[in-house]
Amino acid sequence: MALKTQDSPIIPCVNCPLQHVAGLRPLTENQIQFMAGFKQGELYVAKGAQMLSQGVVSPHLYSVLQGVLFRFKTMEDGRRQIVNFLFPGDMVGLQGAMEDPLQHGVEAITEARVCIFQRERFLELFGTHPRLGFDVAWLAARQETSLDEHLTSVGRRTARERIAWLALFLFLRGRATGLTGRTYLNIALTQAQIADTIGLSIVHTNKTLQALRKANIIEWTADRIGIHDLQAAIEYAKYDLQPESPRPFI
Amino acid sequence: MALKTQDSPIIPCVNCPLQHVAGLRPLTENQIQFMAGFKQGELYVAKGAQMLSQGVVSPHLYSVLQGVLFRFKTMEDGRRQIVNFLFPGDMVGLQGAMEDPLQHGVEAITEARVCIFQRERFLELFGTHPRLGFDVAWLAARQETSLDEHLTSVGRRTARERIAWLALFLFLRGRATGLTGRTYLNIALTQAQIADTIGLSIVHTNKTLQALRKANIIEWTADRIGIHDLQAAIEYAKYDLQPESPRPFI
DNA sequence: CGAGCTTTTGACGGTAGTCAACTGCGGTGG
DNA sequence: CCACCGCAGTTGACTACCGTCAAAAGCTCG
Repeated sequence: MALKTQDSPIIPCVNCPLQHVAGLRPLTENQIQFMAGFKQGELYVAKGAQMLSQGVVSPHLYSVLQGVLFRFKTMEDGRRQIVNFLFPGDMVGLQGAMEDPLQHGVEAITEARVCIFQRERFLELFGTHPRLGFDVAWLAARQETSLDEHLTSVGRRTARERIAWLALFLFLRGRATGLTGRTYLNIALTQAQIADTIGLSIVHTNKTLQALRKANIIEWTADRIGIHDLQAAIEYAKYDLQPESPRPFI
Repeated sequence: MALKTQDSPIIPCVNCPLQHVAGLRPLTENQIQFMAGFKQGELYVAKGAQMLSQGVVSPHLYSVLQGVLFRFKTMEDGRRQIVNFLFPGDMVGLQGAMEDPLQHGVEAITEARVCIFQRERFLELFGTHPRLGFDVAWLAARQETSLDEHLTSVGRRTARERIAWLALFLFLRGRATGLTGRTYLNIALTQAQIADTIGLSIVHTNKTLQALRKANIIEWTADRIGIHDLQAAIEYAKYDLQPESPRPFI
């Protein structure tokens, strides 16, 4: 896959690579035309860079064109919780887009590229392209079900289940957006990030990861997630696999 | 407040009581007219009754007219996680409304009353009333930030903080929808429900509740939540208080 | 080659889960 | 009318999972 680098030119919507991702529902000609006018620019985000900060009022709305990012909240005393991961096609800053300050930060796990849209023209989108508006609501609802699962994972799964669950979640989400290969998803999460996602301490995350490795359930190294027996992993994690209709994207 | 009972007639949208709730942004004449046609009926849900079950494909879309409900997920082995609470004006089944089977159940905490809308006419709403479509997206986004907070609570707060946090959350949410009085919110949560919300065992929930009672932080009895010193409780729970613009409702 | 980060390890303590039994309460039926 | 049942709440004992602390090892980068 030819990755765009920091210096590559802005991708016109007409050539949007997301149009050809198997897990995403392509836009119509008409919709692409509109999006081309709606799109204000593009933002390159370096791996590990923070794209948005908690508390700021963002004048923009974004969607992920390339790469993987995560949303996180930090408490005043420094405790951090990663709440969600953003894959290609996901919207960023919808919450903040409704005039209130952003209640979470956004950071890139991989090198990433996001489209920038104008917030003040957002209502217009609903007026002139109801289907796109519907899709926005659809995406928001989908994020919500994703959070539901994350929450039950943190609230009700054991440490091992949680880690296996997270590996599967990322793996499958990557597969739906064309990032996951046959058995591997190339993504570099630190153990601190894993810990902050599933609500464990770093030390215990480390020990649990080792146990999972020994048990041959998942192969999670510094730079990739490997799952050799998908079915076994799903059962181990008690992953709630669901038939997904292809996602829309903006 | 005059509560409607099971036998009271269906409330026409023109007289929608939510129009006068301080925390909600009233609909315009025009919007009410549309909603009146969009509304298909009303559903009375007895206290403790399950309104929707996990796994079903719901042909409808709902919004809460009166009462408080919660959404929950259950794992195959019975572990349960309450993911969200639904107060007047909240939408129910948005996730499921997008064609996929519902991934959570919905149960009423109090006697409740919900409006029933037709799912197949949902897209039409976006076409003819963009502002309402926008509001749907807004509500979904808001639910998401609510889940964000819930997730950081379960993932990163101590048991005491979690319970105090939940009390505050319900208390304030009730206040925004006119349910909370000066110092009390009349709502009957069992300790099992509290436990399933914050990811603790029942026993430990019980002991933590007692500790909080002794410490005089919150007064949480079988049928109501009392908070005497709001500021103190907020600090204790490390509650992330945010100025909220009035919610739209559908 | 050293600074700084991530990962790893071991020891220890505390928070939270499990088990089991008992209390209290409202509802039901004999 | 009251015994009995079932459910919610409570208690204590024991266990184990997980967090904290501290230190070392491995890596990457300047």
